[in-house]
Amino acid sequence: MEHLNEKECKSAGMAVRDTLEIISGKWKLILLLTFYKKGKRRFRELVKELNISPRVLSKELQELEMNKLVTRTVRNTRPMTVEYDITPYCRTLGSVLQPMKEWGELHRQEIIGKKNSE
Amino acid sequence: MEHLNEKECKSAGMAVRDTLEIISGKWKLILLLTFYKKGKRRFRELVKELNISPRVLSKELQELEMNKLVTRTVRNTRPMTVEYDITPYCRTLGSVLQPMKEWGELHRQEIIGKKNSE
DNA sequence: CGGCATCCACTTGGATACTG
DNA sequence: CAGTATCCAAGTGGATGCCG
Repeated sequence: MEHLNEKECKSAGMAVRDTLEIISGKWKLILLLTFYKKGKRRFRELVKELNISPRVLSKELQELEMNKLVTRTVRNTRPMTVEYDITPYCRTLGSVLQPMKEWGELHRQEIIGKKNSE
Repeated sequence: MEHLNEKECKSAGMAVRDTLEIISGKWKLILLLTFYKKGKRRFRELVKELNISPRVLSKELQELEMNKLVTRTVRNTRPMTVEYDITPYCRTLGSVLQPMKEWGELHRQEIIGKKNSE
């Protein structure tokens, strides 16, 4: 996780990397977007909807929960059910995701659009 | 690289992930920050300063170059030398890195600072 | 149903020798 | 010196069985 071998990590680098690692990985973004668009979801629903293995889903949700981006709520139903949802705090990630979305779109133009305009 | 199995990747997700993958990995950020703070660097300098293996450095620089974030300049010196540096375009990444830095710092407070304020 | 344990495949990054 | 090829270690994600 924190394998920085130079003093690059000092001020700016560390904070940027913290943010980076929180949303990195194959499923973090997909999960947050799913909650954002469809609301609360149960464990099994996520497994089926996203076609993610339970082992991985469990780990991803735990990490998101540790970072206070999602909540885990146990329902006292006949079989047991657990609901996951994003927190209000998770919305603050918008200040990061929005610029990333915009830059990504511009970059696609920069790379693909101007491919042969040397 | 692009293993999105749901329609989550549609609009927003794709662009965000594009940006994410460009700056992900162990060395991308360190390299860009090194150029930013110390200016142009030769291949061997980077290997020694960062303690990165040549194989990995070569791959990382190629990827950054493909995304037009760094330039590669061959010098016609006695032994051969190659200089790498960031492009002006790379500076536009600031609109992404700055919010990431700020959110990362706030998040550190949110997680560590308020650890026992439930 | 939630989710952990086990086993496995693929990817990422490192060490090092070697070539132009 | 720059960069590649080879080999290898560790991490990440997937499949599946099992248990409470």
